[in-house]
Amino acid sequence: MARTTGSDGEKTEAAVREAAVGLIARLGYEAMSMRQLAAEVGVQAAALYRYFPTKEDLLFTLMREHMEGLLEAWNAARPAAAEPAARLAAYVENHIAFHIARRHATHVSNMELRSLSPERLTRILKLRTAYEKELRAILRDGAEAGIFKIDDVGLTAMALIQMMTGVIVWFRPGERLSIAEVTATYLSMTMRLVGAKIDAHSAARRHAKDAVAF
Amino acid sequence: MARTTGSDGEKTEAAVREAAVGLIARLGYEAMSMRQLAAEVGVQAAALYRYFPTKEDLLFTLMREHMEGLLEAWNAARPAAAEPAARLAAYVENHIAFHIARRHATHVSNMELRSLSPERLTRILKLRTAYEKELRAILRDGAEAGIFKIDDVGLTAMALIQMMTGVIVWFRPGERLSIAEVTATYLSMTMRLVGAKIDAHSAARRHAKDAVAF
DNA sequence: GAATTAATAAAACAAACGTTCAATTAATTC
DNA sequence: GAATTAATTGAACGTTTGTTTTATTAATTC
Repeated sequence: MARTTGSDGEKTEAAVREAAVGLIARLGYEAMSMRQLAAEVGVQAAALYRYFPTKEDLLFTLMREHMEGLLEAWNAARPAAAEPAARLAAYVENHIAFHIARRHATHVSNMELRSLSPERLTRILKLRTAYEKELRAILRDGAEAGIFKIDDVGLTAMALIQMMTGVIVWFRPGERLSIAEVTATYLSMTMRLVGAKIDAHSAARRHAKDAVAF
Repeated sequence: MARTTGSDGEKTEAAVREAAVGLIARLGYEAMSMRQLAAEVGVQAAALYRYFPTKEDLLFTLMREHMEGLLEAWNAARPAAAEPAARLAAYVENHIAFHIARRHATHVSNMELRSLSPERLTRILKLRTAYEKELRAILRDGAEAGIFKIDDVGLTAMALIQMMTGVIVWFRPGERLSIAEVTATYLSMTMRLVGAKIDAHSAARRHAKDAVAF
C-alpha cells in the first residue's frame, strides 16, 4: 500500500507531535523508538521522516515550541507596570497554570536537554534564561523597593522556579486539590519566601480560600 | 588475553559503580551503553557482567544504595527530641549537604526512575516516601504547636523538597557561593516559607552571614 | 480525464545494542 | 609446584535501532 484514504499532512504532523510528547514524557527520548511513535500515530516509521528529518529534530521542535510558548504566555499575562508584589503574583500564577496545562511537554523540556546537540542545547537554554531573567528582575525591584526581603536574588529565583515547576511531578488533575487551590497555596508560600511585607497575595488568595487545609 | 595483572574484583566493582553514576548522570541511563561504561573503567563489556547480571540491575543497585544512604544520613543527623524549628533546620541542612555531596547519584535517582521494572520502582519509591514522611511529621508538629504557619502540609513538604533538591541543577562547587552560604540561604528561605514564628534559623545563619548578597 | 503533487507503505541498510560463551591468564591454595 | 579459583578477553548471538530508497496510491490541478 501507499497513500491512505483521508490522509492529511497537517493532521498527521499534529498527531506525531502529540504522540511524541506523550511517549517521550513517559518513556524518555532515548527509550522511545521511531517505530513505537509511528505505531501510536497509526502509521509506518518511514512516514515520520516526511515531517521531521531526524529524531533529534523532532525533540528540538517540541522543546523550542514549548519554551517559546512559555515566554509568549508570560508576555501576554505580565502586568503593564505594576508593583513588584503584583508582578510576582502574576508570574507565579502564569507559571503554575502553564506548567500544569502542559505537564508532559514540561517534562520533556526539563528532562531531555542532554539529548540535544550542543548548538541546540544552547538555543533552548537561552530561552530558559530569558524567562528566568524576568523573575530575577521582579525580585530585584521588590528587594530594592524594600517590599521583599531577599538574601540572594539569583539563588531565590532558582529556588522559586524549582519549587513551582515541581508541581508537575506530583500534581494529577482531578485529585485532592484543584488547580486554583494549588496555585493559591504556592502563591502564599512564594510571598512568604520572599518576605513580602504588604499582603499583596492575600487579595489573590481570597477567591480560593477553601484551599487551606492539612 | 584474559585476566590482567593486578586485577581485583572489589576494586573493579567500585570503579564500575563510580563510572556508571557519572555516565548515567551525564548521558542518561538509556543513552549509556555497556561498552561505553566498560571503556570508562578500562575493561571489556563482558567483564561488567561478573558484577551486575543486567544493565537494569546496575541501575537499581545505584539507586537503592543512594536512597538508603539518604535515610541513614538523616537518621544519623536527626536531633533526639527537639522542637520543630530545630528539627526542620537539621532536615534542611542534612538534605542539602547530602545532595550537593552526591549530585550525580541524586540526578540518577531522580531522573531514571522510569527505566526500572514496576517492582523495583515500587521499592525505590517506598524509600523516598519514607524520607518525605519525616519532613511531613516535622511540618505537622510545628503547625500544631503554632510555630509554623502552613496551609497544606503535604503540599508544603513537596514544595520544600523540590526547592532544596533543585540545588543540584545549578550548584557547582567552587563557584560564586560556598556550600555553607547556599545552605544558610536555603535555611532562611525555608523558615520564611513555613512562616516560622521564632527565629530559630537566625542562630544557624550567624556563622555564615557573609552569604548575604545579590 | 490526464498529469501532477502529496502522503504513505514496504523493504532494506549498516550500525549499535545488551548479553552469552568459551578460552585464557593471574592469583591463591594446598 | 601442581591444582584451583578469580578475573578478564575476544568473538559471537540475535535484536533493535535510526534512517534511506523505491514503489504505490490518494488527492489535486489543469
